[in-house]
Amino acid sequence: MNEAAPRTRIQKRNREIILEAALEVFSAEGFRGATLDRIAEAAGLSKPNLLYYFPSKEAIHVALLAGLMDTWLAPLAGIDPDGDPVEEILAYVRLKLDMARDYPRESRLFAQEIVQGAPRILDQIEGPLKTLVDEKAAVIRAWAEAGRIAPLDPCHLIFSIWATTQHYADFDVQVRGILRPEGETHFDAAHAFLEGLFRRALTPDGPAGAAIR
Amino acid sequence: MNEAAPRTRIQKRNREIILEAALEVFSAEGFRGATLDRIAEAAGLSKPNLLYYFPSKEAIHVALLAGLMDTWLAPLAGIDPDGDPVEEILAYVRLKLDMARDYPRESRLFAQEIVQGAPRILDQIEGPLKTLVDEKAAVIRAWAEAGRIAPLDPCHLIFSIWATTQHYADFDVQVRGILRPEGETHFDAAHAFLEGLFRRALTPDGPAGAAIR
DNA sequence: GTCTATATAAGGATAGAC
DNA sequence: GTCTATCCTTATATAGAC
Repeated sequence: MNEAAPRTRIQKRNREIILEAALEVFSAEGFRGATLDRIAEAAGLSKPNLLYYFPSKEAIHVALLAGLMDTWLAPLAGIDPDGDPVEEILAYVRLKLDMARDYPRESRLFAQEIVQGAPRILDQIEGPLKTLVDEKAAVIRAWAEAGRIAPLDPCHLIFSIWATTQHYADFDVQVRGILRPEGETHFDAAHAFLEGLFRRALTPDGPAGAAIR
Repeated sequence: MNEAAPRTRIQKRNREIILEAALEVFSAEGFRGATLDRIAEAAGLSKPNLLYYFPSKEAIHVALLAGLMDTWLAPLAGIDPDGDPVEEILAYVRLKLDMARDYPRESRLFAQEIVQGAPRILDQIEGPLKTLVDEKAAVIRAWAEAGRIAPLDPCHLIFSIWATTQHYADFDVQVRGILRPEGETHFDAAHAFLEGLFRRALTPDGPAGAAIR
């Protein structure tokens, strides 16, 4: 059985079921905390059956991370060099916060992998991710040099967007614990806050350079 | 042996050695990924000797988190209601980023605990932490209502400060992977970037309310 | 393809000598 | 207080029937 190219329909389907279950368990418990028992239970399959589709627990984890990487980076890749600079970046912030709200498990999965030193995706970070960030950082830097946004370090801007948006997924319990008894509306407040934060940061100063302070 | 009140000097010392080793291992591997073997090795003690000082692996983890909590929250507690609003908050940002640089293991320890749902410190979050945040949020809200800082949601401001500063500790490998081949200087750049980001966010608009946009 | 049963190893915790 | 030896549970992975 070629792991990368499942042949039958049922193989494809079962691999997807397993990866969905694995996402649920790995994101909640971390790699070591997750057990094949719990993944099998979540998938509705037997443990040996899991290992019929994937050679090992680690292989499931790697397949999961690899399969999600492109989706996870799509919003950044979507920044359009020909768009309006401020609106492009603010749209990116919005999209990332939407992803934190709609796909918190994916966020936590990556977060735990990276906090632990990214043992299984370090090459992805230093390869494709770095390439993409370099590319978009160049776009943002050009915007800054043209005076179309405030002069900001592009990489640290990207980091700050990742940090502030993913925070709502990764530290969800803490956010809820502090905001309680607010309901689910805190994502609306977060949207408004981050829009204000980054719009102020990005908007170039007025002609006199005295607009702020 | 009362765990909370070690009697002899050697007990105190060994408990500290164990907690230091535990911080090293738990922060790198997470609670489940860490093993008593590795903690014992890092502490230079035998595994049963660890369990002479602490009743269980979990007890070590709990003692570690509890012992670090106050230190971890000290910078927020230090925000002075009588100080200059913008400078107080910027000083807090600076202090938090210094802590991310100087105490990354503590940051990663808390990060992993919270990402996994804070099973062992949920009461700390909903109790003392929430109380402290509520208190400081009230201070910040008063500043905003007095027009001494821009009108921002205090809780989301605090979240954004936590997120952006702790990011440099928690996602250190990713930051380094992307910034490579920059050396250790990226914390200076981060300081400058975050000072700019939050100063712009906090500074109240001019009299006409037209300073920005 | 899927299961039951099981091999094998790792890891938390204890017994008991010193 | 500290160690060696060991117990026992949990967990990954495999064997082999169906």
